[in-house]
Amino acid sequence: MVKSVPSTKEAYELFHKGALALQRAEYTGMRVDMEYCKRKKEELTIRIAELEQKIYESNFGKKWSRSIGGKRPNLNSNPQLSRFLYSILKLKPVRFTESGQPATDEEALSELDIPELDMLLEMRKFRKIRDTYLDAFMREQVNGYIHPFFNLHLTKTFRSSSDSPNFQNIPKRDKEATKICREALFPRPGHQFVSMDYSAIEVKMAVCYVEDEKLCYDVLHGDMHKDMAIELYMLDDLDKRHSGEAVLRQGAKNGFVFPQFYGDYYGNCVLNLLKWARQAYLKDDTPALVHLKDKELITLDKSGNVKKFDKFLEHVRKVEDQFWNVRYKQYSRWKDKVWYEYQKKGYIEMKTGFRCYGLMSKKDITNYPFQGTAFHCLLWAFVEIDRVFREHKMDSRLVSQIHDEITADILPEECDNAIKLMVRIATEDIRENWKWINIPLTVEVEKAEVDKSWGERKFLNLP
DNA sequence: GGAACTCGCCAC
DNA sequence: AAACGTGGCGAGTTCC
Repeated sequence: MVKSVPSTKEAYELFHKGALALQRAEYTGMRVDMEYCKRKKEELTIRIAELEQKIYESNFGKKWSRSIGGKRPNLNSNPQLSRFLYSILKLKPVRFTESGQPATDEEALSELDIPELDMLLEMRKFRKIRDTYLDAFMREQVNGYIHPFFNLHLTKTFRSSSDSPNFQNIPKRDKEATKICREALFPRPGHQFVSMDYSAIEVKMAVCYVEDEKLCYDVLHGDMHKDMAIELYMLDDLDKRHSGEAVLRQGAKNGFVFPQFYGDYYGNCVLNLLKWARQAYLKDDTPALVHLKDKELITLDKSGNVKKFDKFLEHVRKVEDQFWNVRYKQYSRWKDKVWYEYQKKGYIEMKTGFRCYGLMSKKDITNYPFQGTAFHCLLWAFVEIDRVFREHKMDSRLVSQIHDEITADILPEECDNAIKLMVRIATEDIRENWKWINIPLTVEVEKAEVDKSWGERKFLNLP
């Protein structure tokens, strides 16, 4: 049990003021288009039923039914699905869950290459949208507005959480899910949404703690994801404007750099890297997997699938070693230092004055400070923006916060001024308040048109 | 009939 | 030797 407390007056005050500012955002809330939700739910229900029907009528569905004594299979029951796939059909599970059961998640099912399972996955997606998001909006709305809670007392890291409904996990990556969910939410009539998010704030916090020259340089001037893609995939160079090579950079970023910073190891990373490589190709149209074969890192079978990758595994191990012991060696020393100090004192302390006590792993110790402190920057800006909006008697309001992002419901006449204030507070004023921020903070701003939903924000180029 | 659990999946 | 940080929540299942 990790027990955490604000240990300084300043830390206490941040959360005290933060709770009040967040409460005002909760009070304002977001408008829900109830008719839209109803309509979308009906559409989804039909699409789910169609998919269900197709699966029931297929040979796959009939076999499944026979295996449970002729009953209708429950397509939402993973234990039932698992018994059918892995005990009856004797398929080989690609992965096991934490508790040792064969996995039935998206990755495992799509690997089996059965059309009915792809339908089942699509059903799952539609159900998720309908039952987790649209239902929650309709259930939680009061007079047409949802008022999500933003909690400051629940996380180990001094981040926030949200519930009723959780406003911090609304789809943003899957295009269809994003559109359906976010187009249900609107600002107050005659207003427009503006949102502002910090760029790479967690790694910038790492720079503030660690004082690693190479990391600082990379964050400000370099491109570590490109560098790592070149090393990991053994490229001569990488052009991130080229769509095929951009995928390799993404692969290095999401398959190696981020997991490494969270504490993952090369054995998992190598699998991530291969997954990304499957859909990537080089400028001369060589598929990335063929390129890796040419470099003698992997071997391929006749259909072009990866057969052996032990050389690649060894290569990624070396890159990992280089990454921590050469490239970011000061970062590694910092980790050792805080680990030692935690063992001596029994707690860790953040720059913002919050302390985490209790049993923690080395990975925890070296992640919590960045995660917590990054959020504290956001919360400080949130408090200030809220204060200034009220001080200027503006009609604009803050309405939500997602760890490194703030969303505001803005009166159009106030829009330009509001954006100026928000950006200034988040990037300049904050550095006056916290002198230990030794690296420039930058934000990206998005703005929707008046009366447009949360799904229709457009990127705004700052002057 | 509800509590506690697992699994899967959404966000940062 | 093992190996990914922080949350919330819905559905199904099991246990009491």
